[in-house]
Amino acid sequence: MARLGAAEAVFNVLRGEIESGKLEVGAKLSSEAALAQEYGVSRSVVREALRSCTALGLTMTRTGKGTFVIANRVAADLVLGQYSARDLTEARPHIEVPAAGLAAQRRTEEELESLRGIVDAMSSEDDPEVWVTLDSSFHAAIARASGNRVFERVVADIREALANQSETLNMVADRKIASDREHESILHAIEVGSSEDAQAAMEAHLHAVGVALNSILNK
Amino acid sequence: MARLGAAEAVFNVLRGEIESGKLEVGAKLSSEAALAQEYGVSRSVVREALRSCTALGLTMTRTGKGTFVIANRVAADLVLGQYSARDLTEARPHIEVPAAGLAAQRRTEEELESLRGIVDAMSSEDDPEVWVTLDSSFHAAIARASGNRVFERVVADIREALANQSETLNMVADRKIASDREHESILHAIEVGSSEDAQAAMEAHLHAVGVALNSILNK
DNA sequence: GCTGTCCGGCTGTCTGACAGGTTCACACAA
DNA sequence: TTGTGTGAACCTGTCAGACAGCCGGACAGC
Repeated sequence: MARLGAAEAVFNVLRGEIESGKLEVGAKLSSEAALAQEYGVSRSVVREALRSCTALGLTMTRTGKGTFVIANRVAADLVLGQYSARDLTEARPHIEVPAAGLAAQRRTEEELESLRGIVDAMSSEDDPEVWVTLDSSFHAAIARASGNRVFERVVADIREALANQSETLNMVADRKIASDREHESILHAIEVGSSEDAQAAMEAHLHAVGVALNSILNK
Repeated sequence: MARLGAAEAVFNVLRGEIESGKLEVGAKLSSEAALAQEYGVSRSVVREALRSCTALGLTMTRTGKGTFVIANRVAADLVLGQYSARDLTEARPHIEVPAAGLAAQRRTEEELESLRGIVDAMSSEDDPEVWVTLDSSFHAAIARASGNRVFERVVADIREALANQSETLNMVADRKIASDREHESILHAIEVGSSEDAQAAMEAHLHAVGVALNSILNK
């Protein structure tokens, strides 16, 4: 292991506090001068550490105001870049369908409760923006329940990229009723541990969503 | 667009030169003092810009020696982190099999030639290390030929993560003959445009590789 | 209540300095 | 001739201090 420079060390501490959630998204960090004093280093070192955090998309610095946490993990966009809606909708089923199948086999009771909570919250949610966030959480929770970290990560990245496309929001209002029902089927299959049903339900759901999205994109 | 600070501007220039290939991997950057003079800024600014590059995994700085380019794109590890061999081998088929199917439908003549070149080079290659690199290129080329950038990206990331696992190299010597034959089948299916055959051949190949890997891991 | 001004805090950048790592040439000894 | 070691030159890592410009709030005047 390379001997850590001071700047590297401060960066690691800050990154740890951000990724662990000790520093929440939106939180304002102490001023550079205060951090310098706190860690017993010069302001240059603190600035370089903050520059690293900013490069990773974890923080944002605004002149005269301070540095703020804007994400608690390294942004997928950094690596994934921009994908077309066509590529994303084409790829999604191949990841999320098997993930749903594995989730049906491997989900724990806690994960099941979490999924149930999300589905219930969605059905009684009217604000489209909140609903979209919950929808993201639902798919992410299934990927997590698959027990495969690759699926978990790729699903998160794909959904993040999709969320950045403005068309998504326009679609959800129309699809809400149907989606609620489809989510319920997926959850039920995972609950009873039927891998085949979970895959079929997820496939049907993604297919329906893909059709709806395409009809908007081709308009 | 936020007005660019000087450090941000220098960082953008450096990142551009690295990602465009103008600065090749392995190249040594000018010293901080030289860069400062070149861009008309202070050394602090240059150091912050370099710190950003380093945070993204593009460069590495060694005390007393200088700063070197170590990658021409943002490293996947940055986001993907560490995955277990089990997770990787479980996820691979779900990505690479459909990618092979799409490649059979969409590949261009150039992509086909490229694939043929890689397969030929592999069959007459004895050095395991070189062979592994070519193997990576083969799978990456198929993902590229799928015409779906999500598959292309995810395959690259998965293979990069796999390449970091030392077991991989131990396996290839034994699998070389069989793999050569399997690669040939995949290529043939893509050549004649049979999506089903390409998927089946890729599935058989990954299954065989997965079995071989597991037998090593469980030893 | 509204407005304009001022002040304190913060970031952005610059300068100059010194410690410590790295390399290489050159003089000196075996 | 060969080997050694020693110092100079160059590099990064860090520090302290300084100043300009941005920002938000306090405050006086209208």
